[in-house]
Amino acid sequence: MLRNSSRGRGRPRTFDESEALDKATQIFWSKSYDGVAIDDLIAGMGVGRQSLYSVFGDKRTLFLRVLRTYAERKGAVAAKALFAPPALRDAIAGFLRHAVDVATEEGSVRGCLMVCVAPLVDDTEVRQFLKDAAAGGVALVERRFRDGISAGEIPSDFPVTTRARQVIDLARGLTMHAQLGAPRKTLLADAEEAAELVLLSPRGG
Amino acid sequence: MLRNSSRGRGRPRTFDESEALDKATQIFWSKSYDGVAIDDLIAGMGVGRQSLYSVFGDKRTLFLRVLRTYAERKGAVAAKALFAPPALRDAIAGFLRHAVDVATEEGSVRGCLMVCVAPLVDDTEVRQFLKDAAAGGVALVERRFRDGISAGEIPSDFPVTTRARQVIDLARGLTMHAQLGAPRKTLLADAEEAAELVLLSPRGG
DNA sequence: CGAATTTCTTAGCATTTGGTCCAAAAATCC
DNA sequence: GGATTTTTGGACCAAATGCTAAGAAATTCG
Repeated sequence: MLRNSSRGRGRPRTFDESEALDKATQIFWSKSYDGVAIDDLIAGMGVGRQSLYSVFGDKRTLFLRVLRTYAERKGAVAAKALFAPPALRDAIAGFLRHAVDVATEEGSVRGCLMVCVAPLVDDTEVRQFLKDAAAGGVALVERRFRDGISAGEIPSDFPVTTRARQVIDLARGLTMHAQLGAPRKTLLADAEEAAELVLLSPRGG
Repeated sequence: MLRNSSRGRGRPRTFDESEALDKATQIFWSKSYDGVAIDDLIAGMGVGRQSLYSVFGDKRTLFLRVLRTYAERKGAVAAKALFAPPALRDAIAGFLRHAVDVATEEGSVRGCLMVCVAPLVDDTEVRQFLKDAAAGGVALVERRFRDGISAGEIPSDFPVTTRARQVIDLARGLTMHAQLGAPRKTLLADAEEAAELVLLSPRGG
């Protein structure tokens, strides 16, 4: 049943689907769902109106796809930042620095799709996705903390769940500062301080 | 020069200006700037179209006024929560609980105008206002920390500025959790834990 | 080449948008 | 009562919105 493959029968497309998706991400990112008109997408993605609808569905569907792709990609990088360094402290700091990197990427708009844009989309599916994504982030950090306990880097009574949530909260805080224009240098210092904070011993005082 | 006062010459208004403003706050809060149509405001504020424009200016101007009023009011309550309790720990916890209260107010939409709505308004003036407001919040908490040092509740090398910023970040985190639907009870517990975290001694560990 | 298939391009549609205009209504001042 | 002033209510407008329809263009298959 091996058909000759890739190119089907009709007129070939003049755009790359995943490239167009990346462009769409930038557009939503910079103009925030409601602020994006279909014409903005057409102009920015290099896709004709009709093609846009037939390939990506309507605006809402496109946004969901953008969001899912974005989350998957960034999530993978975050996990890497979190689990690659052997030292727990480097891992947490790296994770937070990663948040800063995303939020201050050159050539892109400040902030983050999932923190600064998506929460405002009044849509059940989007909201649920964000909930799940946040929970996933917390779970990831939590697991890293547990590894740290196994390695003897933090005490066994370290409040892993609570602290993991706080790491996510602080990351969001960094992102929002970035959106308001805080310089990258400051943010990176803040990330370091945040890592220090969440690693303090629960008995410290 | 004492004119008879209050009521001027023409036809009396059929609405209360500050009441209408409150209504507008709720509308923007629940539908997020771009999602609000002028007709929504007319219907929700109980003000005719013409009156709306002549009294409050255009949509952007109205939003700015709503934002300023909101910030002033909530800021006053926050300051009270922060400086009324004699114990530093109660003050910080109270401040964070206040954030939860605002974000989970009964009859109102989840979240907070300044955290969940305003950041997405692509407007220089709004952005600047948010920057200033955030800086103001940090300064407030910072001052409270200093009082705590004077009172001997925390060591004199306590990193007041850093920790104050982190308090604000954590408050924002609580607000965003609230927006995503976290139950109030959970949030209040989180607030308590956040207070505990930021009060840990910098040497703890 | 001609039929079939897919994509592209242009035009168009109904609705909604933010905002203005103007005459009628309701009050005060003389 | 009549002039003045302010607010009201509704009609109105140009522009933008999300989306659909229909035919032309470009490719593969026989």
